[in-house]
Amino acid sequence: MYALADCNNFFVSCERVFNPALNGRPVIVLSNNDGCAVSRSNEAKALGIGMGVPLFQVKDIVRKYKIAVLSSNYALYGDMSKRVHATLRQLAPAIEIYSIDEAFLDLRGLEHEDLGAFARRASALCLKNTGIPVSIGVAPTKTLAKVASKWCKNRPPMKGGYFLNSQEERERILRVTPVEDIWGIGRRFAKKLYENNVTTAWDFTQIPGEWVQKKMSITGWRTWKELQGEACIAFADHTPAKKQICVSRSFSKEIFDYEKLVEQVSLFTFMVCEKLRKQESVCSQAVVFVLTNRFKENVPQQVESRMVTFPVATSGTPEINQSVLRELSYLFRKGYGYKKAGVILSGILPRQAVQLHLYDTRDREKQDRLMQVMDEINTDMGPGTLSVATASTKGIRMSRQHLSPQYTTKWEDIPIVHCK
DNA sequence: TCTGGGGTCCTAGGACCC
DNA sequence: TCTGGGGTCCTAGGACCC
Repeated sequence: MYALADCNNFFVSCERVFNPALNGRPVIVLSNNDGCAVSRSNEAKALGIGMGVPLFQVKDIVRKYKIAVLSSNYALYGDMSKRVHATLRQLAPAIEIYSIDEAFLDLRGLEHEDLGAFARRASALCLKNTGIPVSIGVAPTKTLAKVASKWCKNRPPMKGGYFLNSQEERERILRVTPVEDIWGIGRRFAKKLYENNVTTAWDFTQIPGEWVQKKMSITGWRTWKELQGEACIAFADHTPAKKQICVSRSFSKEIFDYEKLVEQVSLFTFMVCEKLRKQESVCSQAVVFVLTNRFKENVPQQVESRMVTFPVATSGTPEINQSVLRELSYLFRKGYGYKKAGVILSGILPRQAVQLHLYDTRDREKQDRLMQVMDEINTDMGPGTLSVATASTKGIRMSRQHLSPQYTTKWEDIPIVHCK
């Protein structure tokens, strides 16, 4: 049996923990640059604020209903996420962190317990320990656990936990679950399924497996089998190393100036190399890409990337930075307004697996020592204390006009509580 | 005016090898 | 007219996730 724990309206819930005045009110949390609504309280959902809707398109509703609007505060959400995961970890033999607001639990060994009660107890404990409401579904497969978690999400009498235990329950719930709500079925396949008169999860389980395999590939077929109760998606006990690492951002305003663009892209490179070293890896390829503002018609558009390959896999910021900036110089065009840029590292290998190169002239040992010292200083004295000279020292050009304090991670932001 | 960021997996097709 | 067989690796594009 598997459990899926899913935090309700996670970003909004994090904000509410530290600002209880937000309870009972419609609240939304925005994406970077205060662009789109990416987390919504139930009240905001009820007012028709869709997932991912640009703020400017709903500003009338926001004003009319006095919706509380917040910029995203990832330092806060990341820290709260860790706390929820720490609570869950105590409850089961193994945990798989699936995303910032979701985790699977392997319930092996707990078969003889009342798993419905277990789920409700786990949910209550998360709420008590962290202040975050969590919906926990238990079922024989991951996909069904997802269904079960969604099932108890907006049904308060279920107390945040549900065990999808019998064939009858499975059929009853799948019959009222729209096919597009299934984990693994996105917009495209949902459309295709509707065209074939498949509208519910139950309908989907009733179509021939060969059809699914042919039209939706092996991944769709797994989902199909998982809904029948046959587990096909393995439990991932430990987080595997990333095969690709990316840092990219949209800018609050288009950048026309080459030097300004270099500062930003260089900062992205610095950040992405830090991530790479953190997972103790090296990379053999770097891609830099730039995008103009696709929403502005009548201005010249450019969506382009360039790749560089390293003969010896590396994680050295200066080395990667140098190559990335050289490629950027080939991409840059005067008169173009760049709205977004990013750096992707791929060809990722464990640090120990580096193949040396016969004609390598770089002192790799020295470079590694330098990076180690730089990382240590930045850990001790704060991010960005040491960087590369080409990188912006003023951070990323983003706007976050509704930012809440970093209640849990930044000393100056921790509110002072006056006791009577 | 304003439109997010970071990932994974699968498949088909091309380049190349002997 | 007829035009080998078997394989690997890489990439782009399409699908999905939160």
